Amino acid sequence: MEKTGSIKKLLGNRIRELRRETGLSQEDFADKCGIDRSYMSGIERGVRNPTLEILWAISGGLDLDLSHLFMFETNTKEEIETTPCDS
Amino acid sequence: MEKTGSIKKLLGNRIRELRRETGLSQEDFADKCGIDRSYMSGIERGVRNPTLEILWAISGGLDLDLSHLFMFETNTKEEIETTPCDS
DNA sequence: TTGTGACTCTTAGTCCGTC
DNA sequence: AGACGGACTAAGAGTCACA
Repeated sequence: MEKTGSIKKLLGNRIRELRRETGLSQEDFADKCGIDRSYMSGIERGVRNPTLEILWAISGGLDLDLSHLFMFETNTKEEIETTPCDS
Repeated sequence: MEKTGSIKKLLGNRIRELRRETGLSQEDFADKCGIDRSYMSGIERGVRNPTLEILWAISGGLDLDLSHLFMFETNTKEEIETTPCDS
């Protein structure tokens, strides 16, 4: 529980996870998003509080819709692509 | 097109739309989210660039998951509650 | 009931490093 | 390859009076 205790950590972990799926290093990924590497490090560690435009840049770097960044509960990629609706 | 031209306006419009569905005034809604009315006004108009924690507070005020704030293409509420999966 | 400009204070965000 | 710090500039947080 206490997942609402740190939305920053929650998002940071999700971003890190998604970045690793791309195979990029933190630095290369930050560069692709157009933001500073040390700042990206802080975001992934959950110590930064990024703005909407930064989040937008990150979602762009991941080639994902912004809403997908915030799907913490699921495995994201799998859930998006399989859409398990048949029960 | 050019929807990526202003993510702030896009989100602001979505928040305003979602707030109006709740029947709350800007002031009452801002109060529920724990932020200032004039600040909320700026967000809805797309002139502010809110941080993750502000967005988190807004999603809480709407009783929605953060990811739902960013579902711009759909009618949101309807899509969420009916989950049209059978086809 | 909301938009808006102006304002102070804090922090987002960059750039330089070291470990 | 990534954590982490210092110093810095730009911009957001938060509030007010007034349209």
